[in-house]
Amino acid sequence: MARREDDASTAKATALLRSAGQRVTKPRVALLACVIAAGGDHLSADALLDQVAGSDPPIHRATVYRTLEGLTAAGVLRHVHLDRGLTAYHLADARQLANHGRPEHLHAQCSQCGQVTDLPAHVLGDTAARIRRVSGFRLDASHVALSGRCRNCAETGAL
Amino acid sequence: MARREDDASTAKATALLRSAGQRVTKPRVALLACVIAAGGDHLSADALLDQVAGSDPPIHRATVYRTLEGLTAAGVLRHVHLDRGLTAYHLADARQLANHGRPEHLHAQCSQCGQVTDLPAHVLGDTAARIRRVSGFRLDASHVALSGRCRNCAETGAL
DNA sequence: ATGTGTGCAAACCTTTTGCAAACCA
DNA sequence: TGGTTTGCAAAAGGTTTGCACACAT
Repeated sequence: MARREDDASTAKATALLRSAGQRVTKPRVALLACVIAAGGDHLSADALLDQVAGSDPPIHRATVYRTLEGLTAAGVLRHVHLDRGLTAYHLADARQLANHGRPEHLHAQCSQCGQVTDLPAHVLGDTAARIRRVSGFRLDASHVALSGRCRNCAETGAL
Repeated sequence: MARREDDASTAKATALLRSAGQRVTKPRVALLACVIAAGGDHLSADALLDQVAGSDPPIHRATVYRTLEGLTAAGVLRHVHLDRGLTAYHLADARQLANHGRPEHLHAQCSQCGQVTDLPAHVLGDTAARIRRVSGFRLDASHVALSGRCRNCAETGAL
């Protein structure tokens, strides 16, 4: 299942870079292809570093961070801040599709197992409006993952 | 306004440590006094490190971290995870009082200026229940600060 | 050709750890 | 006394930066 998917992801990555007016370089294509191949998963810089570890020529750590930052600034990627200061990246488009076209969706990370779950934005109800009314604070709920325990960890029962 | 308040905070800190069955040592008293003197503010380990920098004998970095962790485990302090992996501490009791007796309250951090605002738990409405119904995820909203822009930064307008 | 992207190495920042000495109960 | 705390130093983990070279356009 590897070769064909990788090729397809690579092609998509190249097209995406071009359509975003970004330069097409090996590191960028490789990284973006990984993100695309990951589907809806949230990849940390570290995870991406692992995934492109076999690339030839090798892709340096600094390049990974700079590329992710650049593609985020370009609107190609989005990022979420997770526990412990980690940052996870995903395709800006793909996420919107996965969320039925809504531009925003939330992330919930289990404080026990670290797994990240997507949530539809509507679970917040009128929260943003209430917060704004109470304090003037404009909530950006998708920027930082909500914390809690996933179903599995909660049911397994261990602290 | 320093001396008298410091003395009062030191006395409270000592009492608090005793009533929590914790050992009373200089570093612990000094740190706890800082947290008490801060009132409702959220202090990062780094900020506390600065505040006790003049102590004699000097309090080491590692001691600050271990003390904060220990007092949190003992229920004397609470902590919130902020942006960039920073952790902020506050008195467990004081926060509850500041929140009209509610055991939980939320934190909202401005992604621009970094300021942390407290929010009453009720702004979430039925969010926790909806999230649980949708995904089984048990929300712990007070453990990680919500992200957004504070009124001041939003009105000032700069990105 | 030109300016952007990359590799490398080193620094950064916050937090953690191992160990021996100091200290509170 | 005896077990908890502390200081010190060093490392860990994730991310950022300065600089010269390489590459895409």
